[in-house]
Amino acid sequence: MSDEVRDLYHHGSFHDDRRSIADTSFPFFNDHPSMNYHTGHGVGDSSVHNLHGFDPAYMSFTECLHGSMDYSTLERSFNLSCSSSEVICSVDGGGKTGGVGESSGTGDIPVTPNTSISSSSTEACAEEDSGKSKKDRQPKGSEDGVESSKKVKKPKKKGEKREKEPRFAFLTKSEVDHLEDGYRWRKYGQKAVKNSPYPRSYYRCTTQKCTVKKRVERSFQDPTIVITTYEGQHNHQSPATLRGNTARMFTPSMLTLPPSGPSFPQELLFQMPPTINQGDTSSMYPRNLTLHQQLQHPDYGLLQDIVPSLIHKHQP
DNA sequence: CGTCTTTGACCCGCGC
DNA sequence: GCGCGGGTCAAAGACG
Repeated sequence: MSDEVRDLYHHGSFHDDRRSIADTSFPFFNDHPSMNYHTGHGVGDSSVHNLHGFDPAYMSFTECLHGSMDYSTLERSFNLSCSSSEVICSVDGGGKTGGVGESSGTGDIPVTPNTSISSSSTEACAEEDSGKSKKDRQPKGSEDGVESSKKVKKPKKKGEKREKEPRFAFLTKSEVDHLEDGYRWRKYGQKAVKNSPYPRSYYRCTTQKCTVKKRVERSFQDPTIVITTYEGQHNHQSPATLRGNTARMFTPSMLTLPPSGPSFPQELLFQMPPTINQGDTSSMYPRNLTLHQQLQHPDYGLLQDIVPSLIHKHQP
């Protein structure tokens, strides 16, 4: 995917509207080509049709991350009705690890004010073992007494592809890279991102047995934009929630209300999957269209199915 | 002393 | 097969 991503980077259709972003929007987007959207809702389900329908009382963002909630619930919570099972976007480029918001998310998409969209990423069976495939790697080759040449070597089963966690990503406008979301994270790596001066940081939930990870990187086109990609689902309560500290956490209410506190002063931005119609990025995002308008474009039909209602601007 | 970050090395998948 | 890029590991250091 890197090439397309790179191209998209360079096309930079992202920058036009982004400047004027002032409204909160919610930018989940899909990450996996293989995912289906079957929410059980009819496409025309209009019981809730804007972000207000995303009732924080029922689900918080952190709950989205929480294991108690699956991604279909997330979809519902965001009113993602979609009858399509087609691939609507593939940021992941298929197999190559990496993916999501990362580079692809960086700046190739026009972010328009007053728009929001979300898309969860679900991959069947991604649950349990994910994140472990690499962990299978036997550390230190201590078992057989053979000193592994250097560091860790792992007898990974051949042919077994790495299972991917469901992922979703979002963009935030923030000075700080690591946004407080109520969970505790441990940084376990940092890598330079190709075509970007900003490194990507890798975090893992510090809770035992919780395999949720997240990647954080900055858009190289707009350093004020932070791309956060979550992978996996928390199987525990948010520490902040337990502390009764949700008020300052990243909750969906923040998606509809202006940022109110210093702990989360960001403006959420929107990111659309760049792989739609990837052959022609110049026509992909007409400059003068709002996202909503773009979604009316035939090319965005599927996406529209997924996020029919999140496009509405919140009216305070 | 426990926790977290930094950082270089390694592994893996993919494209050529 | 090789090289590249992404993702992860784990030792060492920093910090409270």
